Amino acid sequence: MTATVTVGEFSRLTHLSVKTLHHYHEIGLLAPASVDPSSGYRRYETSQVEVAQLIRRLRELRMPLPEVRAVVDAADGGSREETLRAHLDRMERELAHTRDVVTSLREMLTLEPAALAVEYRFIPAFRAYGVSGHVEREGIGSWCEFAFGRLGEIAARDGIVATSGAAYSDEFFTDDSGQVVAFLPVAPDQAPAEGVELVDLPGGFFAIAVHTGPFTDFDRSYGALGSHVAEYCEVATGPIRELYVVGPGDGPDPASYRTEICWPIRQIPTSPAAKG
Amino acid sequence: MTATVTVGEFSRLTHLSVKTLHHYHEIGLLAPASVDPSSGYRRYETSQVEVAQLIRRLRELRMPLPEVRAVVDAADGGSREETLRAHLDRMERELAHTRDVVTSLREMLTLEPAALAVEYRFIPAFRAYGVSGHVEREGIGSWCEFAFGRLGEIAARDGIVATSGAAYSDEFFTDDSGQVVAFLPVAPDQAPAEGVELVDLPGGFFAIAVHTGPFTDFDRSYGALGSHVAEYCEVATGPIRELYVVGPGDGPDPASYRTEICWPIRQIPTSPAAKG
DNA sequence: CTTCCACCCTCCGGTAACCGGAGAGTCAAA
DNA sequence: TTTGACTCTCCGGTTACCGGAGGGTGGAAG
Repeated sequence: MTATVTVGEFSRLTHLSVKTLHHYHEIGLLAPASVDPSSGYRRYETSQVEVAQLIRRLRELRMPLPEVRAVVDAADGGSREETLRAHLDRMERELAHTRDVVTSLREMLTLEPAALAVEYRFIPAFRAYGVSGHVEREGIGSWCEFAFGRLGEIAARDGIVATSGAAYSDEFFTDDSGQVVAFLPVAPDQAPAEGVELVDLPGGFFAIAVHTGPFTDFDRSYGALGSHVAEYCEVATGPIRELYVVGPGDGPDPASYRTEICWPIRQIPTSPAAKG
Repeated sequence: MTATVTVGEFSRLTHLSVKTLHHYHEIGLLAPASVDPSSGYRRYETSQVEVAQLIRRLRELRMPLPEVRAVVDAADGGSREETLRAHLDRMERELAHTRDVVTSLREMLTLEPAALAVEYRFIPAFRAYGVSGHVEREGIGSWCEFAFGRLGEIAARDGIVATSGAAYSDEFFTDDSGQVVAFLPVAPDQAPAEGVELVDLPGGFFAIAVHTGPFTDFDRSYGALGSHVAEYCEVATGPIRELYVVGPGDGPDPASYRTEICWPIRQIPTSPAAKG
């Protein structure tokens, strides 16, 4: 029969703190083999050391406990691998993102603020094929691939040539998830098509900034446009639109991308300095 | 004079949620330009959009608020750059670590558990030059560089040739920070030296595992040794020792490193299966 | 056989950076 | 004046634990 040890010993064996072991017991992730009914003392079996080690190592990876549980409970090696790989992917995406933002931040702090050209435009209402959904900000990349993939198919089939775009609700930005509509303009009498919606985009005034280059430093243009709008315009409510003038569909080089960021405003200011 | 806006508008302008703006007000990171004394309504100036944007972008980098505050309050660009760079470094270290552990985890899950050879040994008490300190687990790498750098100097000066090592208190592992002593064995009558202590390491029985290769998958050997000790030995209290048989000082190739991990036990088990 | 001390227990509160909701007050248009 | 959108404060919850208070246990020493 296997030997049993107290929390303290188990802690030394596994390098998990006693508090942590209490916690894992409480949430049912790693329960001691037995608990003395009168004293409440926990007793762990030496065979549990291995599981505890696994948990500790996963936690060192900053893997959330629910996922740790999934790995620990996983019956087959396949689903373990899967959870693990998903976590690794997430971490790597995070690092890539971090690197991008740091780079653009460094520029922002050291360089003079790039003179961002802002123009004002009235965009009339128009009809479009649309793919809409409630999207997490983190997953916007893959969602766009999906949405524009579908729109691209329809466009190719119907021979539509137009600049596609997307409308992002405020919540998408402020709450990190919200309604997004990817759209492809069509004629006002366009017939519905399988697999996409037919949406009507309302007209209105917009302050528009052109972002050149990859999507990684979008934030900078957004920030600058936000500042500009705050300073010179009366803001309107409603989703912000992006128009993908030159995008992934038009060539492989992200440096050549051109995106128009359209911020809804109430009217066109009489002069750029009118409110400054 | 600059225009002022409500929280809601400011939220739309900056893509920070109202809740977040409340929070930043409360902690004094970004206070509104004015607060209506009767209604409590916050009013932000459009010129504050820029700071808010900066904060948002730093937060997107997962930079802790105290550091954000440091960047925002920084008078000169130099100290901004510094904080930024420190953060970037930390993130990259984290990723590298993540990658390492994932790799070794993948092995652990897919491969058969490597047959870890464990031997038992009585190590008599000995005297050593020591560098000790309370060390954070995160900073163990640079601390070791410092400690063994100093020990190396002394060794070179005195012509001492011995396998150096380090003793890690339990708290170092369980609490992520604790006492660590780097040591270099010397003769029992060794005279004290400037810049290092003279320490006496107690003798005792140890279960010893030899870890071959770089330090990145130390965890695996530790886990295996922990499991082994739990299964077959009576554990003793006291710090775990590492002996750097072949280490960074002996050659540039991490793959050739050899480290003995010494786990204190009460006595040598009569047979490996004695307790199994 | 007691006494000691290290160990163990549970419960409560706190951490970071907010989110969600309740309940109530405010503002501007209709 | 009424509606409805907006705002306020306060309270509790989130994750994965840590720290401490107050009090019970267990094995060894005296």
